[in-house]
Amino acid sequence: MTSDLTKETLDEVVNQRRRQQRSLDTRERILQAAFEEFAERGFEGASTRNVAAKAGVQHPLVTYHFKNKEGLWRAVVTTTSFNFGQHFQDHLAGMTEKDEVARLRLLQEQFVRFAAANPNFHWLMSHEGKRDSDRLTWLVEERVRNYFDVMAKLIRTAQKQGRYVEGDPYHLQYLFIGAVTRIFMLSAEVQQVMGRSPFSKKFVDEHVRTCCALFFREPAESARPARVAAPRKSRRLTK
Amino acid sequence: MTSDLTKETLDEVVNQRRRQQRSLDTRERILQAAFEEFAERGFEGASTRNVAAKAGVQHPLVTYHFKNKEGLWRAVVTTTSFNFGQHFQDHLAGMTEKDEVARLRLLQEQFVRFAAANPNFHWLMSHEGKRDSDRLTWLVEERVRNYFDVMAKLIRTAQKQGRYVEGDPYHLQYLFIGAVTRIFMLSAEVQQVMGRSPFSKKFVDEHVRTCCALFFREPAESARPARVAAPRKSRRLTK
DNA sequence: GTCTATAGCCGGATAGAC
DNA sequence: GTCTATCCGGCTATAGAC
Repeated sequence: MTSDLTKETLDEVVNQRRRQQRSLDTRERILQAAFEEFAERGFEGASTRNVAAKAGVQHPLVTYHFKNKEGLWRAVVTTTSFNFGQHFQDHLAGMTEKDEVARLRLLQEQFVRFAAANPNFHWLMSHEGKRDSDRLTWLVEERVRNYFDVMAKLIRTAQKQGRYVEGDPYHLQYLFIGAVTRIFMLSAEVQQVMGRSPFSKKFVDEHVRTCCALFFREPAESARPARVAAPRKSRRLTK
Repeated sequence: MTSDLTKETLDEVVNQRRRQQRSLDTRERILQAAFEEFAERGFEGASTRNVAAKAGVQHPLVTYHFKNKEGLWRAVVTTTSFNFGQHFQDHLAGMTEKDEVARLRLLQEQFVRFAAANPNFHWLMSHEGKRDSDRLTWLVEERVRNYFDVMAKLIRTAQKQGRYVEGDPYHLQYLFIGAVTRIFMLSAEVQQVMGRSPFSKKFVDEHVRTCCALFFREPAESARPARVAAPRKSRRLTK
């Protein structure tokens, strides 16, 4: 009897863990599918039924795991924003000793590389920026403002050293983000117009160089003509 | 009898003209409302019933005038693209004599001013660029490719004179468009982050200067440090 | 946790009266 | 040219069986 009871209890525990594991898998699959759906169609255009279909689950499971469409959207923004931050953590681990202009340069380079790898992230964010909404206010206060403040501070420091273009740092960061991301966000159009994919390694490396060259200025130790293809300190450039 | 007949005929003509006029008005109102709707939500997200409501007409009138949703979309793209081209015609009428770099500069400046005045136009175009579709192919072949070819040719000429940043002209034009338009397309977010409207005259003039300064280079007649706020030839700058 | 069933609304498109 | 009425399908969300 006791052995039976024990066996049953063990089975229960195993089953529960299996169920918990499956629940987590389902949650993750819904989240991934929702990311694509929201990025593609925006909050209002997105369909939770499409999300469920893409994730391969029944559609009531979406509301079970995330309460409603807005809860799902917030969960997507939270996790993808976390990934955005994590990308910089991963690629700037050993950077604490370098000077601030070098930090800024690496941040901007990694921003380009993240944008190339995650065009959907920028679509997700852009859809909300067009008109005012509670979602936008939440997005700005929770995820956007801090990023701009950090970048603006670094830009101001670089400007004081004459190493970055002049202008309002927030304004300039919008220009940078626009210049960097549009070519990845409109990749299908770019493919038709330019006949090449913007996601190839060669193109992304070129894009990093071109975007940084637009905004960074070499230290003005000696007078020289304003050139773009100026010599730059050695960096990891695989091509 | 003949006078009655004549009177009736005249009434008919007058009524017909009135009807034709009303029909044209309705068409225009639908077109304007559809422009906003497609720009805001993209083709799939847009609702022809919303369009009709915004235009203040009954919804079957949309299909009466434009056959279906896609016909409406094409009509919107055609007319707004015409307005885009017209804007340059209007602002470059007396420009046939100037050198090509000056032409390019004015084209880019007017591109900025058009983007500031018509953020919806760029949303309309951007929605289609994300993924392949028949609409995208039509858009590129009918409206986009020619613009890029014209700009690329001017950019190449300017580059040969050392007056424009180095790089693939098509690539650079995507950077320029991205840098210029994003701040207007995300105006609600910009308002929250920067605490100012990107549509004010002061900001737009600043934006023109900053964007052009990023891409144009002064003639390298004398060696001088790479500065952004370089002196420029006098231009119509009202502020 | 998962699923079926369903309520209640909005979508595009069309038929047919006037 | 205009409008009413209607078809059919997709949408979010929920109730309730298992």
